[in-house]
Amino acid sequence: MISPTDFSRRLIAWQRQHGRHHLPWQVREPYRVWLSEIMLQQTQVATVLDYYPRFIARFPDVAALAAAPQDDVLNLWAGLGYYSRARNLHKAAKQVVHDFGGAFPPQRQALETLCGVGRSTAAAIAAFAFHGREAILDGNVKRVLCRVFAQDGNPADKKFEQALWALAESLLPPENENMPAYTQGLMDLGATVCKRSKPLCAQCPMADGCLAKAQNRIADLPRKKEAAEVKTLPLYWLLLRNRKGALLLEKRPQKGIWGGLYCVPCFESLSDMHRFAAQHGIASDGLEEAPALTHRLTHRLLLITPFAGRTDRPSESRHEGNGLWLLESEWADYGLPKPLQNYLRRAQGDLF
DNA sequence: AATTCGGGGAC
DNA sequence: GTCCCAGAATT
Repeated sequence: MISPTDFSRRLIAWQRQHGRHHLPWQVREPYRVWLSEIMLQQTQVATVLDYYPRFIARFPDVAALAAAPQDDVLNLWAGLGYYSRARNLHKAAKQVVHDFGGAFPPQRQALETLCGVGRSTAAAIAAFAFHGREAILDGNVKRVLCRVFAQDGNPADKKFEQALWALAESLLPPENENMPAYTQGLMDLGATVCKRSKPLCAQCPMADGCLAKAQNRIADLPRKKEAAEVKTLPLYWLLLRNRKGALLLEKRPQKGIWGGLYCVPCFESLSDMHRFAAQHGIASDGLEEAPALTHRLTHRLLLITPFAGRTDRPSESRHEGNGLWLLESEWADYGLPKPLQNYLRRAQGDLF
């Protein structure tokens, strides 16, 4: 059994020798730490590496982000998923400017008042940017703790979650200055050694005291979550072109799938779509059905049937109610859902 | 306690 | 195909 002191000492030494040291967000600046932590929620490092530099280039500091239109923020987030993160990020930037005078607070509790910042994210910011003695508990950490200390519980159980938090707290190193290396070490160990499948126990600094390894339960811990039921959701996309060749897009409601992004008019029933088309002077026989596509989310299987049509009505303005007529050259300026990006790219012209 | 949020990496 | 990823907010 590894003692708390032993655990933190081994982890810090291992991180300095074998951990990751060149990720672009490994800096002291709270803004960059915060941005990376939000982007990395439920998202792997390899994916974030594509988005983080563009975001920093466009919004170099929290004031620039707070002053930007939401559409610009969502445009840079498009494709990364979980768009409430981007909407909350924008809100939180305004909170930092207006509630904290433009500077991130160092206390975990104060950080947790920011939209989209929960306990673990707040702790990570406090540890990396301010050397605060706060414990994180993300997917990597849970896996490491469940194995090293043979924690066997239902991941959906509140009490078990609480026990893991208490364990994480008990393992913190005594010195504030070691908090970045310790916190990074937990993440690095989980991501590169104590992996979900085929962990590299031979390279693990905890191997000789790992209870799961001693009990031959590495493959069984942590316990798996029950897979959520995936419901199929039929959707109908209306790809409407005007005489100038512009495509009609709508900003989606803030709540729900792809909230705040721009999408072609999207309906859950065919009759709703035909009613909408009729308002644009298009009869049912004026629409051409395209082959359906599927798009899988964690808890939904979207079954999307696109319909294409043209309107001859003169649109005096680019704006039309909730809609926006955009030429192909302008699409890149708006955040579109990934499946729509893919569809428009593949369709290239032969659709119309 | 259960559900709602995306998209992709690794296998 | 499966499982899960530097989770948080809502119901």
